[in-house]
Amino acid sequence: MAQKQEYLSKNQKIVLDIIEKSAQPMKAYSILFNVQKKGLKAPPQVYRALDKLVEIGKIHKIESRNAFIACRNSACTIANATAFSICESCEDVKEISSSKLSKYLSNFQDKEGMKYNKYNLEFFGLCKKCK
Amino acid sequence: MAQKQEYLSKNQKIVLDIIEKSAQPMKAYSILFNVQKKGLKAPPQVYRALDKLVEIGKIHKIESRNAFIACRNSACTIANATAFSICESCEDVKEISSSKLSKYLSNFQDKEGMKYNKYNLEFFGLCKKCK
DNA sequence: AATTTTATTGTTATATTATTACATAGTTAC
DNA sequence: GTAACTATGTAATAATATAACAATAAAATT
Repeated sequence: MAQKQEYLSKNQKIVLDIIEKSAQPMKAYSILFNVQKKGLKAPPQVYRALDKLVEIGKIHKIESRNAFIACRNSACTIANATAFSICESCEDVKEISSSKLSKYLSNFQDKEGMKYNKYNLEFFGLCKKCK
Repeated sequence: MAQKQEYLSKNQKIVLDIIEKSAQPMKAYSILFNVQKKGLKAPPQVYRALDKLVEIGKIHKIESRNAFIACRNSACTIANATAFSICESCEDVKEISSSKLSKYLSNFQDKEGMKYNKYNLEFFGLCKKCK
Protein backbone atom coordinates (compact mmCIF):
# COMPACT_ATOMS: atom_id res chain seq x y z
CA MET A 1 0.00 0.00 0.00
CA ALA A 2 1.42 3.33 -1.06
CA GLN A 3 2.06 5.95 1.59
CA LYS A 4 -0.36 8.83 1.51
CA GLN A 5 1.16 12.00 0.25
CA GLU A 6 1.54 14.59 2.99
CA TYR A 7 1.50 17.82 1.08
CA LEU A 8 -0.55 19.13 -1.77
CA SER A 9 0.76 20.83 -4.87
CA LYS A 10 -0.30 24.33 -5.81
CA ASN A 11 -3.10 23.26 -8.13
CA GLN A 12 -4.28 20.55 -5.80
CA LYS A 13 -4.59 23.12 -2.98
CA ILE A 14 -6.52 25.52 -5.17
CA VAL A 15 -8.97 22.85 -6.27
CA LEU A 16 -9.39 21.36 -2.80
CA ASP A 17 -9.97 24.81 -1.36
CA ILE A 18 -12.86 25.56 -3.66
CA ILE A 19 -14.45 22.17 -3.06
CA GLU A 20 -14.12 22.49 0.71
CA LYS A 21 -15.84 25.85 0.63
CA SER A 22 -18.87 24.30 -1.04
CA ALA A 23 -21.43 22.54 1.10
CA GLN A 24 -22.52 20.58 -1.93
CA PRO A 25 -20.76 18.50 -4.57
CA MET A 26 -19.21 20.50 -7.37
CA LYS A 27 -18.93 19.57 -11.00
CA ALA A 28 -15.57 19.67 -12.71
CA TYR A 29 -16.39 22.49 -15.07
CA SER A 30 -17.93 24.53 -12.29
CA ILE A 31 -14.68 24.10 -10.39
CA LEU A 32 -12.78 25.10 -13.51
CA PHE A 33 -14.83 28.26 -13.83
CA ASN A 34 -14.20 29.09 -10.19
CA VAL A 35 -10.44 28.63 -10.32
CA GLN A 36 -9.82 30.52 -13.52
CA LYS A 37 -9.04 33.68 -11.59
CA LYS A 38 -6.28 31.68 -9.90
CA GLY A 39 -4.69 30.77 -13.19
CA LEU A 40 -6.03 27.30 -13.87
CA LYS A 41 -7.32 27.67 -17.35
CA ALA A 42 -7.74 24.21 -18.83
CA PRO A 43 -9.66 21.05 -17.94
CA PRO A 44 -6.61 18.82 -17.49
CA GLN A 45 -5.32 21.04 -14.71
CA VAL A 46 -8.55 20.53 -12.82
CA TYR A 47 -8.98 16.86 -13.63
CA ARG A 48 -5.42 16.05 -12.59
CA ALA A 49 -5.94 17.73 -9.26
CA LEU A 50 -9.27 15.97 -8.84
CA ASP A 51 -7.72 12.58 -9.61
CA LYS A 52 -5.04 13.08 -7.03
CA LEU A 53 -7.40 14.40 -4.38
CA VAL A 54 -9.70 11.44 -4.87
CA GLU A 55 -6.74 9.09 -4.72
CA ILE A 56 -5.56 10.42 -1.37
CA GLY A 57 -9.08 10.63 0.02
CA LYS A 58 -9.40 14.39 0.41
CA ILE A 59 -12.44 14.39 -1.83
CA HIS A 60 -14.88 11.81 -3.14
CA LYS A 61 -16.61 11.51 -6.44
CA ILE A 62 -20.37 11.14 -6.40
CA GLU A 63 -20.56 8.79 -9.35
CA SER A 64 -24.24 9.15 -10.06
CA ARG A 65 -23.84 12.91 -10.29
CA ASN A 66 -20.38 13.32 -11.79
CA ALA A 67 -19.56 15.66 -8.97
CA PHE A 68 -16.97 15.99 -6.24
CA ILE A 69 -17.39 16.59 -2.53
CA ALA A 70 -14.88 17.20 0.23
CA CYS A 71 -14.34 14.40 2.70
CA ARG A 72 -15.53 15.41 6.15
CA ASN A 73 -14.24 12.37 7.96
CA SER A 74 -11.52 13.51 10.34
CA ALA A 75 -8.85 11.17 9.16
CA CYS A 76 -9.99 10.48 5.62
CA THR A 77 -9.15 6.86 6.13
CA ILE A 78 -12.06 5.64 4.12
CA ALA A 79 -11.08 6.90 0.71
CA ASN A 80 -11.86 3.46 -0.62
CA ALA A 81 -15.03 2.84 1.26
CA THR A 82 -17.56 5.56 0.81
CA ALA A 83 -21.27 5.97 1.43
CA PHE A 84 -23.55 8.87 0.69
CA SER A 85 -27.17 9.85 0.94
CA ILE A 86 -28.49 11.89 -1.93
CA CYS A 87 -31.73 13.83 -2.00
CA GLU A 88 -33.41 13.30 -5.33
CA SER A 89 -35.27 16.56 -5.05
CA CYS A 90 -32.76 19.19 -3.89
CA GLU A 91 -29.64 17.15 -4.71
CA ASP A 92 -28.31 17.63 -1.21
CA VAL A 93 -25.56 15.10 -0.53
CA LYS A 94 -24.31 13.91 2.83
CA GLU A 95 -21.44 11.57 3.47
CA ILE A 96 -22.44 8.73 5.76
CA SER A 97 -19.86 7.72 8.30
CA SER A 98 -21.13 4.71 10.09
CA SER A 99 -18.57 2.25 11.36
CA LYS A 100 -21.29 -0.37 11.57
CA LEU A 101 -22.10 0.06 7.90
CA SER A 102 -18.49 0.10 6.82
CA LYS A 103 -17.73 -2.98 8.88
CA TYR A 104 -20.71 -4.76 7.42
CA LEU A 105 -19.74 -3.92 3.88
CA SER A 106 -16.05 -4.71 4.18
CA ASN A 107 -16.94 -8.04 5.73
CA PHE A 108 -19.59 -8.82 3.16
CA GLN A 109 -18.82 -11.93 1.14
CA ASP A 110 -20.31 -12.62 -2.25
CA LYS A 111 -21.41 -16.05 -3.41
CA GLU A 112 -17.83 -17.02 -4.18
CA GLY A 113 -16.68 -15.97 -0.75
CA MET A 114 -14.96 -12.91 -2.01
CA LYS A 115 -14.52 -9.80 0.15
CA TYR A 116 -14.07 -6.21 -0.92
CA ASN A 117 -12.45 -3.43 1.05
CA LYS A 118 -13.21 -0.93 -1.64
CA TYR A 119 -16.73 0.11 -2.41
CA ASN A 120 -19.00 3.04 -3.10
CA LEU A 121 -22.57 3.17 -1.88
CA GLU A 122 -25.09 5.82 -2.86
CA PHE A 123 -28.46 5.97 -1.12
CA PHE A 124 -31.28 7.92 -2.74
CA GLY A 125 -34.36 9.44 -1.20
CA LEU A 126 -35.82 12.70 -0.02
CA CYS A 127 -34.08 14.73 2.64
CA LYS A 128 -35.89 16.10 5.69
CA LYS A 129 -36.64 19.41 4.02
CA CYS A 130 -37.99 17.88 0.84
CA LYS A 131 -40.12 15.23 2.47
CA MET B 1 -46.15 3.69 -7.32
CA ALA B 2 -46.48 3.50 -11.07
CA GLN B 3 -47.32 0.19 -12.66
CA LYS B 4 -44.45 -1.39 -14.50
CA GLN B 5 -44.88 -1.35 -18.23
CA GLU B 6 -45.49 -4.81 -19.65
CA TYR B 7 -44.31 -4.47 -23.20
CA LEU B 8 -41.35 -2.86 -24.81
CA SER B 9 -41.37 -0.55 -27.79
CA LYS B 10 -39.44 -1.36 -30.93
CA ASN B 11 -36.36 0.64 -30.01
CA GLN B 12 -36.44 -0.55 -26.44
CA LYS B 13 -36.45 -4.16 -27.64
CA ILE B 14 -33.56 -3.56 -29.99
CA VAL B 15 -31.45 -1.94 -27.30
CA LEU B 16 -32.32 -4.47 -24.62
CA ASP B 17 -31.55 -7.30 -27.01
CA ILE B 18 -28.03 -6.09 -27.68
CA ILE B 19 -27.34 -5.55 -23.98
CA GLU B 20 -28.66 -8.97 -23.03
CA LYS B 21 -26.38 -10.60 -25.55
CA SER B 22 -23.36 -9.04 -23.90
CA ALA B 23 -21.89 -10.68 -20.83
CA GLN B 24 -20.38 -7.40 -19.85
CA PRO B 25 -21.66 -3.85 -19.44
CA MET B 26 -21.96 -1.90 -22.66
CA LYS B 27 -21.35 1.78 -23.20
CA ALA B 28 -24.01 3.89 -24.85
CA TYR B 29 -22.04 4.66 -27.97
CA SER B 30 -21.00 1.06 -28.37
CA ILE B 31 -24.68 0.16 -28.24
CA LEU B 32 -25.38 2.89 -30.76
CA PHE B 33 -22.77 1.48 -33.12
CA ASN B 34 -24.25 -2.00 -32.77
CA VAL B 35 -27.82 -0.97 -33.47
CA GLN B 36 -27.14 1.21 -36.47
CA LYS B 37 -27.82 -1.67 -38.81
CA LYS B 38 -31.28 -1.83 -37.22
CA GLY B 39 -32.00 1.78 -38.05
CA LEU B 40 -31.21 3.57 -34.81
CA LYS B 41 -28.94 6.29 -35.99
CA ALA B 42 -28.76 8.95 -33.31
CA PRO B 43 -27.80 9.09 -29.62
CA PRO B 44 -31.22 10.20 -28.34
CA GLN B 45 -32.80 7.04 -29.72
CA VAL B 46 -30.42 4.95 -27.67
CA TYR B 47 -30.47 7.10 -24.55
CA ARG B 48 -34.27 7.17 -24.49
CA ALA B 49 -34.41 3.41 -24.65
CA LEU B 50 -31.73 3.14 -21.98
CA ASP B 51 -33.60 5.51 -19.68
CA LYS B 52 -36.78 3.51 -19.98
CA LEU B 53 -35.06 0.16 -19.54
CA VAL B 54 -33.31 1.41 -16.43
CA GLU B 55 -36.59 2.79 -15.11
CA ILE B 56 -38.40 -0.53 -15.46
CA GLY B 57 -35.43 -2.50 -14.14
CA LYS B 58 -34.54 -4.45 -17.27
CA ILE B 59 -31.04 -3.03 -17.19
CA HIS B 60 -28.88 -1.24 -14.65
CA LYS B 61 -26.36 1.49 -15.06
CA ILE B 62 -22.89 0.91 -13.65
CA GLU B 63 -22.32 4.47 -12.55
CA SER B 64 -18.59 4.28 -12.06
CA ARG B 65 -18.19 2.99 -15.61
CA ASN B 66 -20.94 4.80 -17.50
CA ALA B 67 -22.08 1.47 -18.81
CA PHE B 68 -25.23 -0.61 -18.88
CA ILE B 69 -25.77 -4.25 -17.97
CA ALA B 70 -28.81 -6.50 -18.26
CA CYS B 71 -30.55 -7.43 -15.04
CA ARG B 72 -30.21 -11.14 -14.36
CA ASN B 73 -32.52 -11.25 -11.38
CA SER B 74 -35.54 -13.32 -12.28
CA ALA B 75 -38.16 -10.81 -11.40
CA CYS B 76 -36.20 -7.59 -11.73
CA THR B 77 -37.82 -6.37 -8.57
CA ILE B 78 -34.73 -4.61 -7.40
CA ALA B 79 -34.45 -1.92 -10.01
CA ASN B 80 -33.98 0.55 -7.20
CA ALA B 81 -31.66 -1.47 -5.05
CA THR B 82 -28.64 -2.66 -6.92
CA ALA B 83 -25.25 -4.07 -6.01
CA PHE B 84 -22.35 -5.05 -8.21
CA SER B 85 -18.83 -6.36 -7.95
CA ILE B 86 -16.40 -4.89 -10.41
CA CYS B 87 -12.98 -6.25 -11.24
CA GLU B 88 -10.53 -3.38 -11.46
CA SER B 89 -8.27 -5.34 -13.74
CA CYS B 90 -10.47 -6.98 -16.39
CA GLU B 91 -13.54 -4.82 -15.75
CA ASP B 92 -15.71 -7.90 -15.32
CA VAL B 93 -18.95 -6.93 -13.61
CA LYS B 94 -21.31 -9.19 -11.72
CA GLU B 95 -24.62 -8.25 -10.21
CA ILE B 96 -24.87 -9.30 -6.59
CA SER B 97 -28.21 -10.66 -5.54
CA SER B 98 -28.09 -11.26 -1.85
CA SER B 99 -31.30 -10.88 0.06
CA LYS B 100 -29.29 -10.48 3.25
CA LEU B 101 -27.42 -7.54 1.79
CA SER B 102 -30.51 -5.93 0.33
CA LYS B 103 -32.38 -6.34 3.60
CA TYR B 104 -29.49 -4.87 5.51
CA LEU B 105 -29.25 -1.87 3.23
CA SER B 106 -32.94 -1.12 2.99
CA ASN B 107 -33.15 -1.30 6.77
CA PHE B 108 -30.09 0.83 7.30
CA GLN B 109 -30.82 4.05 9.14
CA ASP B 110 -28.59 7.09 8.97
CA LYS B 111 -27.86 9.34 11.93
CA GLU B 112 -31.17 11.07 11.50
CA GLY B 113 -33.05 7.80 11.46
CA MET B 114 -33.74 7.99 7.80
CA LYS B 115 -34.16 4.86 5.68
CA TYR B 116 -33.63 4.41 1.96
CA ASN B 117 -35.20 1.81 -0.30
CA LYS B 118 -33.25 3.03 -3.26
CA TYR B 119 -29.51 2.62 -3.46
CA ASN B 120 -26.64 1.60 -5.66
CA LEU B 121 -23.60 -0.21 -4.32
CA GLU B 122 -20.47 -0.91 -6.30
CA PHE B 123 -17.76 -3.15 -4.87
CA PHE B 124 -14.28 -3.04 -6.37
CA GLY B 125 -11.54 -5.63 -6.29
CA LEU B 126 -9.89 -8.31 -8.36
CA CYS B 127 -11.91 -11.19 -9.71
CA LYS B 128 -10.80 -14.81 -9.34
CA LYS B 129 -9.02 -14.84 -12.66
CA CYS B 130 -7.13 -11.63 -12.07
CA LYS B 131 -6.10 -12.38 -8.51
C1' DA C 1 -65.48 6.18 -35.04
C1' DA C 2 -63.66 10.63 -33.86
C1' DT C 3 -61.18 13.00 -30.37
C1' DT C 4 -57.87 13.64 -27.08
C1' DT C 5 -54.05 12.30 -24.70
C1' DT C 6 -49.87 9.99 -24.03
C1' DA C 7 -45.85 7.56 -25.56
C1' DT C 8 -42.64 6.86 -29.13
C1' DT C 9 -39.80 8.01 -33.03
C1' DG C 10 -36.60 10.59 -36.13
C1' DT C 11 -33.41 14.27 -36.69
C1' DT C 12 -30.18 18.09 -36.04
C1' DA C 13 -27.58 20.41 -33.19
C1' DT C 14 -25.28 21.21 -29.03
C1' DA C 15 -24.03 20.70 -24.12
C1' DT C 16 -21.33 18.36 -20.74
C1' DT C 17 -17.73 15.46 -19.06
C1' DA C 18 -13.16 13.74 -19.64
C1' DT C 19 -8.71 12.44 -21.92
C1' DT C 20 -4.60 12.46 -25.18
C1' DA C 21 -0.53 14.32 -26.46
C1' DC C 22 3.28 17.06 -26.10
C1' DA C 23 6.39 20.62 -24.32
C1' DT C 24 8.26 22.49 -20.13
C1' DA C 25 9.56 23.09 -15.34
C1' DG C 26 10.22 21.81 -10.67
C1' DT C 27 11.53 18.15 -6.97
C1' DT C 28 13.54 14.08 -5.09
C1' DA C 29 16.72 10.37 -4.87
C1' DC C 30 21.06 8.77 -5.74
C1' DG D 1 24.85 16.97 -10.91
C1' DT D 2 22.24 13.81 -13.23
C1' DA D 3 18.46 10.63 -13.52
C1' DA D 4 13.93 9.73 -12.34
C1' DC D 5 9.82 11.26 -11.07
C1' DT D 6 6.07 14.58 -10.31
C1' DA D 7 3.66 18.55 -11.55
C1' DT D 8 2.40 22.21 -14.85
C1' DG D 9 0.67 24.62 -19.11
C1' DT D 10 -1.56 24.31 -23.46
C1' DA D 11 -4.15 22.90 -27.55
C1' DA D 12 -6.85 19.72 -29.45
C1' DT D 13 -10.16 16.21 -29.33
C1' DA D 14 -12.70 12.18 -27.49
C1' DA D 15 -16.55 10.36 -24.98
C1' DT D 16 -20.91 10.92 -22.74
C1' DA D 17 -25.41 12.98 -22.69
C1' DT D 18 -29.29 16.28 -23.57
C1' DA D 19 -32.31 20.02 -25.77
C1' DA D 20 -35.47 21.19 -29.05
C1' DC D 21 -38.63 20.37 -32.54
C1' DA D 22 -41.45 17.93 -35.99
C1' DA D 23 -43.86 13.85 -36.95
C1' DT D 24 -46.21 9.25 -35.88
C1' DA D 25 -48.33 5.80 -33.53
C1' DA D 26 -50.83 3.78 -29.72
C1' DA D 27 -54.15 4.03 -25.88
C1' DA D 28 -57.90 6.04 -23.47
C1' DT D 29 -62.19 8.74 -23.56
C1' DT D 30 -66.23 10.20 -25.36
